[in-house]
Formats: sequence, C-alpha cells, structure tokens
Amino acid sequence: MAGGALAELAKRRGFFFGANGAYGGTAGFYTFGPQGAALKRNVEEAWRDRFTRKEGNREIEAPTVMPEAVFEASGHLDGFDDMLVECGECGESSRADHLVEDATDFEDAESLSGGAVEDLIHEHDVACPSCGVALAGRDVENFNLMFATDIGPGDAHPGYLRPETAQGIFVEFPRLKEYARGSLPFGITQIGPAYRNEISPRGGLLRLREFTQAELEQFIDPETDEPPLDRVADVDVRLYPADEQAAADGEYRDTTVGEAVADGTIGSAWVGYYLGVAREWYERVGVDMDRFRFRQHLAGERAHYAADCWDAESEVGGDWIEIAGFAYRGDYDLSKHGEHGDDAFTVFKRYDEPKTVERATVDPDMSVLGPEFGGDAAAVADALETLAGRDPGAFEGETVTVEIGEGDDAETHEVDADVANFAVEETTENGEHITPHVVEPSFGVGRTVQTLLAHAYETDEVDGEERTYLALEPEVAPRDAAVFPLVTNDDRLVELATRVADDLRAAGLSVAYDDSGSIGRRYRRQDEVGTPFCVTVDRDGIEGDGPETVTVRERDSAAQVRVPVGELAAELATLRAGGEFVSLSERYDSVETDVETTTN
RNA sequence: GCACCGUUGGUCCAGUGGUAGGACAUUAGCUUCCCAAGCUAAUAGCCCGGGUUCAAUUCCCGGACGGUGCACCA
Repeated sequence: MAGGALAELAKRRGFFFGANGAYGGTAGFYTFGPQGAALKRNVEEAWRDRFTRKEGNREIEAPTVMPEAVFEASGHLDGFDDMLVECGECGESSRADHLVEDATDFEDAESLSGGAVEDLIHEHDVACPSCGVALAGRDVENFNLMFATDIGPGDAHPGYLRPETAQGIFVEFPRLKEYARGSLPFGITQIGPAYRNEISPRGGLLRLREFTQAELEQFIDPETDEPPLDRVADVDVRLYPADEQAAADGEYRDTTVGEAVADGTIGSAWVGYYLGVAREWYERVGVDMDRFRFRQHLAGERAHYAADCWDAESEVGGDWIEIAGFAYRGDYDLSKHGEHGDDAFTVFKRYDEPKTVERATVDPDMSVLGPEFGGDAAAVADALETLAGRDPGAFEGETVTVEIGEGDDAETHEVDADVANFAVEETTENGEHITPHVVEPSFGVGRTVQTLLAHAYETDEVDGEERTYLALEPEVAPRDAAVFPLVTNDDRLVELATRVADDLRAAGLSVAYDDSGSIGRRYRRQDEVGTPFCVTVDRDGIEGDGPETVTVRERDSAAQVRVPVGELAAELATLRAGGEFVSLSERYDSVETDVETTTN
C-alpha cells in the first residue's frame, strides 16, 4: 500500500511523525499526533475489551525501570547482549561470538567474556567475513539491546528499561497469585511501553526503540487446565506452518482452529485458542483478512523452552510484518525467577484425595554435632537429611557415614546413629507446589496501528474527483463523528450545528466541529482521517413542522440519511458499537444527492 | 554500525555563491443548500556545526535525521 503516500498522510494529518524534530530528530522514536494517539488508544481499548474483560482476566501496570537482577533471571542480560567486532579494513561489524563459533569448537561463545573472544580471534586467525582481513587485535564490544540506567544516585544499583512488558508480570507473580486466590488458571494483562536500543531502527512504526506492547500471561496447570476451545473451534485461520515454509512450494493451510489443533498442526490447544481469539479480534478492529496469516516459528528461531510458537503477520507495503507472537513458554519464566528471586513462584495444587506417605526424617542433635564437627556441623546435618531421603537403610546400623563437600574437599564423617534421631513418619499430604506453565499472546500495538492504516487506506472517485479516505472501523477511528452547518451564511444552521456537536460530546462521543470552507472540503478532511460519519445541518432540517433533523453521511459510500436530532446520539453510539449503516437507511429517509461514488 | 542517495514554508517539489519560487494545505473576508469550486488578502521555509569566500541555502568536511542495501532483530 502506497507507503510513501500513507507516511505523508500520517505526518500531515497528525497520526504519527518522528519525535524531537526541533532538535534534529531521534531515530527510533515516534510521537503519535492527535489522530494517531486516539486511534492507538481505541486499539488498546478494543484489545483490553477482548483479552482482559471478555476473558475474565485482570490488568496490571508495572514499572518500566527494573533492577538488574530481574534481567539476570530472565536471561535478557546475556541473551540481549551481542558481541560485535568491527573490521579495521572495511568497517563491517560482525557478531564476534558467531565468528568464533564458526572457527572453533566452541558452541556457546556468547557465554565467554569479551576478552576471551578477542583471544580466540587472535589464536584462530579469524578474518572479516566481508573482506577477509584478519580481525586480530580489534576490540570486541558488548552491545546490549537494553537501555541501561542507574537507580538512585551513584552506580551501585544498575537498572534497565524493560525490553518487554512481560517481566513486570512474571516478577510480581507471587503476589498476583494471591489475588487469584491461589488457583489456576488465571490471566494477567498489561499494556505499556517497552524499550530496545536497536542498532538501526527502520521503517517508521515497524522497528522502534520505544514501542507499546499488549501482553497476556495466561497461567495454567499443564496437567489439568484446558482452554475453552469450542468457543473458537469454527474460526477460520490461514496457517503457514514450519514444514510449508521449508518446502520450496510452501502453501498456506486454510483450516479452522478446531481442525488445526485436532490434527496437531497447532501443537498446543492453548495457543490454538488464542490464535482463534486473536484472528476474530484483528478482523473486528479492521485488519484485512486477505493480508493476514499465522506463521509458525521455524525450529531455529524458536526459543529452546517454547514448545510451539506462532506469529500473527500482516502484509504492509508488500512485506509481511510480525504483529503478534503466541508462545507456549512452559514453566521457563517462573522457574527462572523462582531460582533467582526470594519468593515462591509456584501455586499449591490440592490433591483430590489427601495422600498418606511415609517419609524418613532426621532431627540431628546439634548439641552433639556442634562440639564434634565444629564449623562442619551444619553441613553434616544437611547431609544427614539428604541421606535420609535417599537411603533410609543407611540409618539402620550403629553409625551413619556421610560425605560433605565436593571434589578434592570432600570429607567423610561418621555420625552416631542415635544423634541423627532418624524416624519414619507417616504424614498426610494435601497437595503439592507446582510451577504453572505460561501461554503468552504478545501484541505490538504500534504495528497494529500501522497495519490498520495501511489496510484502511483507500482511494476512489466521488463526483468525478479522486479522494483518499481511511476505511477505519468506527470502533477504532480517531473521531466518532463530525458535525457541520451546510453553509455559514445562515445563523440558524451554525447555531443548531454547534448545539448538536455539544449534545453529542455530552453523550460521550468524540466529535469534530468544522464550518470552514465548502462542505465538500470538510467531507474530504474527515474522510482522510477516517471519521466514519459526518452530520450536516441543512435548511430542510429546520424548516417545516416536524422535529429538527440532520443528515448523516457514511464515509465509504457517501450515502446520506435524514435523522431526527433527538435520536442522533443513540444512533451514532449504536453505529460505533458495530451497528450497520444500512439499518439507518431502512428506518430513515435517504437523502437524494447527485453524488456518485466509484470504487477504484 | 557500514555503504550509497537524500534533507528548501504544515505537506509535496523547483531553484540559486549575492538569503528564495510554485502547487496543495492553513487563516481571514466575500460567495455558497451537499462532496477538495471561485475571488481577494494573509501566515509560513533553505536540518545542525565547522571550513573556504568580501559573501554559503548553494562548494568542502563532520554530525543529525530519512530512504535503500548489508549486518543486527529476545
């Protein structure tokens, strides 16, 4: 879709533009203008309605700055860290760790230090892949995609701007599970900005350094929780599975969610459920379904923990762009935070029936172990406890032999069996602590906005004149309606138009008022920003006996009907909520105009 | 980050070693009963820094930003 023309319209009409223009501009940052901000907000609100409200989920707002420890746990500190080496000859930057992996036996050079990689480049005479000149002696620089900052004065507390909103949910899981009364499944959503210090931002809204994500973290018990798949089983989806992408003549698989899950094309029922929900949502906000598909991640691009992963993709300007990701993340995230964090990232899962189990326990007499083993006493006690769980038989003799320490420091100690206070107890277990699995639908809001604009951009002819309009869905359009007096040389029209605009605003609608220029010019202004309905006050509407009426013009067809002022707010509200303009045509008089609309 | 190309009113463009012109848009007035009409007037611009020069928007160097290709893209 005319990318240049759309970018020009976006700038001129106030959808979005490069930020900080007065200071030369800042690559990777965009400001949403009045129209764009309204559109984006409406998209977010539609997402909120579908993925939070209608799913019975809850939304939170976490900070955008988080301490370093969070990202050590999440893996972003290492995983987002690229080692770059620049060729002194041709200036080409390459991934130093990848070059070393190709030249040596190392499979995970990324885990090495920069200095170690520099040494390996030297030892193995690694050369620039572009020009072949040796890279020995060049500095290996770490480039982390996360924006770093300091929390508080000094540099003792490093922090980072979050590279995804998800961590704000994972980190707070121990408390969030309390709000869910400790029971699975439950879902937490968040809409907000995330930050990545991209090496080279490109393509307008497509790759930014600050962008908005809408994410849902669905926490489930993998053994028992099933999605309500029947709700979306009949939803048509266009799938582009990994095997088709690998094939030379790979084709789409047009199927339904239910079938794709049943035949295993979609590996996870939960992922399948959200693909269905997402597909319906995208259609609702105005994505052209002929330019939409779900693409499965290839084995190589999938994170190792992700069992199945699909992207929603839309076609914009001839390219397919990722606009959402759907991942079955297993227990990866919560386990990581469980290892690094202080709190319990588990939920207690109650058994159907309490289980009675025999458990070997020890209760070492520390007043004996202390004097005997000194500083090793605690380690000996721990070893006894471990041994009891592993080999209760070891406690049958007079003494027990335990080993403490590891490797060369390992020591063996003899402990009097009485001191260990070994016992086998019968205990009742009501359940166990399990780490929930996570299903994560993650949406790019800016990319959705870009898609909607590209798919809504239309040209046609009205009355022989070419026009450009945005066929945005009323639910997401920046304005709900515009109100005009047909002409300004009649005060009665101006007064009524002003009153109608005020009334509509009081009714909660977002309304533009315009009395500048000819009526045709005003229609075109609104067409270009996607306002779905224009209300015009004319003389026919105020003369005669009946109630005051105005005309309502539908954007795409330019068709008009005459509606009483008193019913206007309710009708527009219905249209905004998805009502059909045709239903107005059936109940109200059409306005005869000579205007002809020709689709290009 | 590298390479090539570009940057002139709000937008899209023309042009020049002596500080600029158009179209569209905008504003005001006139006109106007339904789709960018017309008339009059007004507002508004050479990306930033350095160099060469009597003089730089123009030439040179560097930077920023944008486009394209490469690299990168949890």
